[in-house]
Amino acid sequence: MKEHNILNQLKVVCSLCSLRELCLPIGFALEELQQLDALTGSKRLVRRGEYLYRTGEKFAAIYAIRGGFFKTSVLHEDGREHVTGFHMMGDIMGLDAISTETHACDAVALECSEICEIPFDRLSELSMVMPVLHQNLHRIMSREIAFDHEIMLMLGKMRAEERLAAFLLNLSKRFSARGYSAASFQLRMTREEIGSYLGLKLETVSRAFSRFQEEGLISVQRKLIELKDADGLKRLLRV
Amino acid sequence: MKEHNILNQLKVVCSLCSLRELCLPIGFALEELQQLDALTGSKRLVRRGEYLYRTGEKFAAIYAIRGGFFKTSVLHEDGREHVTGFHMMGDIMGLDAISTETHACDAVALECSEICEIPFDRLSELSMVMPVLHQNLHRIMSREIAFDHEIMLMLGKMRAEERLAAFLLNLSKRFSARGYSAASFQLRMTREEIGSYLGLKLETVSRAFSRFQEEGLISVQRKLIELKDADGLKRLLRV
DNA sequence: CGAACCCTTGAGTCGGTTCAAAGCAGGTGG
DNA sequence: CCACCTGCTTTGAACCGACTCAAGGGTTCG
Repeated sequence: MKEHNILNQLKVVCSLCSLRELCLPIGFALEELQQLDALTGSKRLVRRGEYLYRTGEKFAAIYAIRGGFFKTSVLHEDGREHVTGFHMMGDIMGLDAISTETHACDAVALECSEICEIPFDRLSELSMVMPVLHQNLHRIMSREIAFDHEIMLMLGKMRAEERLAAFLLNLSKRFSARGYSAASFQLRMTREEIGSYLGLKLETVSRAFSRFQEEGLISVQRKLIELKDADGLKRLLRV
Repeated sequence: MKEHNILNQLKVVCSLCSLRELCLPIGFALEELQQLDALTGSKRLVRRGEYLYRTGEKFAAIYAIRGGFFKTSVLHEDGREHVTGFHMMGDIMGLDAISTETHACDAVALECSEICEIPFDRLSELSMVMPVLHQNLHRIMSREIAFDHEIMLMLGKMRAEERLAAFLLNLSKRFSARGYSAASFQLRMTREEIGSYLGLKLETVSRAFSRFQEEGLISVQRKLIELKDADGLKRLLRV
């Protein structure tokens, strides 16, 4: 009963959201999930350009993205900004703040987005009595660590075109996992933000896109990307 | 009673080990900790060059370093290796494997080391009944995520000498936090491994060391490093 | 329609890599 | 104990990929 109360307070359920792995008690049927979907809860709208949280703010909740698109970035003391990630529907943000209880990066919406705010103390509390939730929380944090290590490999070892190929393939995979087209999607971020994420300058990103297009690997029209030859892109990674 | 049993099975306690934050139940006195220290437990010796775990192996435990030095690295399909981290006394390794239950990187001892193997299912079990442990586990994973983001900034935005300065300062801080000299320490890794970690070639690392020495910032004698002017190094980071 | 912003493309520059050679410490075996 | 080998490091010179600087074009929005 207590569990159920907390669940109601959280009001975060979504059949296409990584939270279904976070909150889902064993045996919860898909139909029940979808009914819960209908409930509006502690959701929040974040408009394009608005901050979800900023570096230095007190950490109180983690955030699940119901829809939309975010970037997270860290600001160096000298003013340099580095984009640490792009986050879409179903992703969880704010996990890096647990340790210090202070947000260590900025999170900005790149398009009008809807997020679920999940008070961390309540989540913690709930996870103490719900082993599956407990496990999944670990799993999600662990996944982020492993993913970051891949990015480190990319930043440390790959050349510009490889990075961009890896970036496009990753986006494609994530869109596809969410039921969207793997072959055609809209970039939500600017060339500069892509560059910042990949450790490149915006001109280099632009040139690489053009090159890929010349080679028939993709087609680019401003923010619209079509992967014409995903295998060709993958081949770039095995230099 | 049950808690105590599990604690005994874990047999990982060490007054100078991040595990003291992991396992420590509230109210455990330092003396009790130190008594537990004396117990030999599921510890393991890993000799220089030996693997603690390898990519692809089944994940069963996380590892706390009692003493010694490790590197973790990921292997790209084309054979390129990237060092994702250096780990010393008190650090926890293997957290990135929780999500897939398969190790996602190699862990190699760079010197003869002693580690505590902590069966993850038992740890999980224990953390369900010990809120502090639960919290600390989250904290440690979160810290790793936040730290990885800093490295991403380094790899993505900094120039060679900045990276090396940041690297040395980080090592210094960590040694100092463990009671060793902040100003003078022995590198356990080769120039090539440093380079791999920082996204540089070994020659570049070597040249940067020489340059720092010329400028009176450090003194280098093969693997022995002395920080002569830590503030000077820090100044390099605020380009 | 103009302003602001983003993207593309070119030319020149530079930091870091590559290739090559030589020095140095530690370990091994004769 | 010395000679030799091996692995690590240093240093130099040439090269190249990505950056910088600069100009021009496209799109969106007030």
